[in-house]
Amino acid sequence: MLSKKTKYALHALTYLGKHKDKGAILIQEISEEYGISHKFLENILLELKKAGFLGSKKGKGGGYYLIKEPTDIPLSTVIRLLDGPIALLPCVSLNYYEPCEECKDQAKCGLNMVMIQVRDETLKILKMKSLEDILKEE
Amino acid sequence: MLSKKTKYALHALTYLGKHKDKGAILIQEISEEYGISHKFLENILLELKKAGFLGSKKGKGGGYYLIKEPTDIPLSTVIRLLDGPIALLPCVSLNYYEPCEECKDQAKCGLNMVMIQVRDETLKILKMKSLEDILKEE
DNA sequence: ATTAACCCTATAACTTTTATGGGGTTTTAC
DNA sequence: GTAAAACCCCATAAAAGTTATAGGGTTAAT
Repeated sequence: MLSKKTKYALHALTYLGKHKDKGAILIQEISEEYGISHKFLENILLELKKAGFLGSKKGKGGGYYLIKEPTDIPLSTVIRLLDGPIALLPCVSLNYYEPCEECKDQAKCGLNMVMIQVRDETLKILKMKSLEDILKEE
Repeated sequence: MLSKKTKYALHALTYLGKHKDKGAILIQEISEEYGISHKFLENILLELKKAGFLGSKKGKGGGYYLIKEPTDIPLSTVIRLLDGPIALLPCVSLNYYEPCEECKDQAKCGLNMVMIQVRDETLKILKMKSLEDILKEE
């Protein structure tokens, strides 16, 4: 399951995508829409900004806005940013690799090999689906 | 990521699958092979037994053994048993459904709809891959 | 009868997730 | 220029979930 952080991030991106024409949007507006704590959401938006998805404007009339095209925001990137690895095991993670402690020889581990295949298939889906797909449905 | 519980379960199933001809196998043998605490593994094997994957024999010379064919043990079932939902959001889980608190109208939630598609694709993979696929690689 | 192993329940230790709080800095509007 | 509005940062507490431990009880084979 996705963490709430990731879920909220996707909600926020969706909201910003839906109101792209309105310019900068207040944290408060988004947090009220989804009932998310203002502060918690703020942290999430900051991460999304650092990652290059969002821009922000300070001062009165400021807020956040989307700076990437929804087609260029795949679910895989958002999930990795907020939740970490997509792979089901540390030993098959592309971005967060760690060997399994219990594994004597990863090269001979059948579980490892099957999970590589699962990872590749899962990634295919999550790279294909983007914010655009969410917006299309709303 | 899978919990260690699920990972250990898959290791144990693999081990039992590899040594099917040897009859009942001791918890201790498996726990030593993978460096898993005896008691922790015991709980996992009990769950696998309750779920109908394993049989057990008590007394001296007892232990656990596979009672289902490896082709009949899909990853999806093992993961669901030990880890719970495969879906990325509670609102799209088939077996552990819960509505999202922040969602005013699930029927109009684009995130929900996209995640249903992701779930279906993911399930397709995890149902297709079984213990047999792990054993084939070892 | 004794030993070896399964079975059950409770709970403690640890980790991660979720959330809160306060204070500071920047920018815009007036 | 100044006040108000909003972003930005850091630290920490509350809650939840995972991982592991402990002890005792039951069953079955030798």
